[in-house]
Amino acid sequence: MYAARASRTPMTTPTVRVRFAPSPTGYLHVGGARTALFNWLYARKLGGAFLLRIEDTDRARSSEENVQVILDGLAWLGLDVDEEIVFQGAGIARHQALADRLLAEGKAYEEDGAIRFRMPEGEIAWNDAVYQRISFQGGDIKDWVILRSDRTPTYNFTVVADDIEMRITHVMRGDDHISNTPKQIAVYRALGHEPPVFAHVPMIHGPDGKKLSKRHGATAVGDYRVKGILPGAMRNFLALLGWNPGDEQELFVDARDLVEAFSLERVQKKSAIFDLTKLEWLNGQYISRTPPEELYALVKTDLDDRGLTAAAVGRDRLRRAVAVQSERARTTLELAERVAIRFDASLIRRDAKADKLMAKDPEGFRTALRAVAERLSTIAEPDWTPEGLETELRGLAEARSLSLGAVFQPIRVALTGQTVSEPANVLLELVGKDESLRRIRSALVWEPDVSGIRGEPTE
RNA sequence: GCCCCCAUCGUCUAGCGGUCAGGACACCACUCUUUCAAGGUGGGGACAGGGGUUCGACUCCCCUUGGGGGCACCA
Repeated sequence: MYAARASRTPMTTPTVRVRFAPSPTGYLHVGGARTALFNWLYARKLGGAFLLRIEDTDRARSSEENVQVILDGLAWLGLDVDEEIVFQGAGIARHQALADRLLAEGKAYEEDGAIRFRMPEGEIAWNDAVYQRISFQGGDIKDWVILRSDRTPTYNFTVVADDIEMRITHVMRGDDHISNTPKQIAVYRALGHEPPVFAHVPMIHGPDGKKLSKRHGATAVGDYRVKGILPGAMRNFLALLGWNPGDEQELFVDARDLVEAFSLERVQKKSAIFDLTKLEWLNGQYISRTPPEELYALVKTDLDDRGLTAAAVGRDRLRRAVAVQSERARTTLELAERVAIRFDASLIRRDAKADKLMAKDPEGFRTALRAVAERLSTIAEPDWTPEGLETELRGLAEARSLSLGAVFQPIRVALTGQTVSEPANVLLELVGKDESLRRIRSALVWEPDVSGIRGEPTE
């Protein structure tokens, strides 16, 4: 199965060497990231090496910054690379020499100044680690250029040359490369090398079933980072796209558990559709499992940008606000927004559910808020605590024979513009007495916007 | 057009000849609760179609249909 190599001690299993080989296009596509993840998981599982090769033969697109984007993306996901990064462009002289050798051996021929590879007749098949046996007829594939007339090598040729050079044992890549594989196998043979194990992993598609691309919206790993997705959640989600552990475990907070569970045998053949909703659910799971201290660190920059520094708001208050949102936010961005609203009334935007609640009974809404304002204004600052507030508000509800919801829900809406929040008494305490009363009074004159909530549910 | 691959709830998937076709997300109820969220319980929801093989097919084979990918002096 494997090429025998002089440097290796006979009779031992060769060390697994895999690689991720992106071209530096300026962003790391989630499909690429998933391929990288599978390679990494496989290498870690087998104690092999995970290598990175930058396919930078397209000079125009290759810049230092573009390479950096890939490195940042991999690092963010926690995929550490084992050896020096290989730049494909550095091997051109070697690629040329190899092409010349095939030319001299009659395995390739010159045409219009380019060197064209002579495809052998007959079946070219391999045992794919994911798809099992795949077979092509060499005769169906036309001879193809390996060295252009300007003597630059082409993709299918350099891949083979470099994978040989890097002693890659397993080539794991998107299944869009399946039809390149017979060409590459033919080159391995022409060069006198045994092909590696191929493992083609299914692609990731957009909601319309087509290859995930920019018109689907966010396709770069960096986009999700900006959206407030945690790297662990992203890694977890990507792992589950086209692979499953065989049992019902879905949450792999510790990457080591993922490594442990991973196997090529359980990689799917069918392409998977990227489901943002599930990613966000997973992310919410990760957020609610993240200690408040870490969470605060994650949203600190965002809060600072809004002027909500520890100095301005109070370190303790800020942290409590973060902690209390952790189980209600699905992204760190959403979490930061929720926190910010509590300290900056100008950020309040009534959502559809809030309008719906108001529209259902506008008078009841106002009456409740008036009563709440009246009652709360009598509370002395020292009693403005979650416990004190709860007692007062329960008392109020009882005195007015209102349900607790009829009292607490309007408070949520008045203070945040939303129907979802921490317990209302905790919210009041966090926002503070003066500010809470101010927000309640301005909510008294709100007119519900019913334009969007006619008939069927909105959203 | 030619070549290759794929096909279970809306989505991610389990299933590897005999299952009430299981789980997760989403959705809907109910429950818990300060009519939030989270949690808990329950519900609706799938084997693309047709032929075979077999005592018996989601599972194996063939065809059809549908979907995807590839056919460059791009990568």
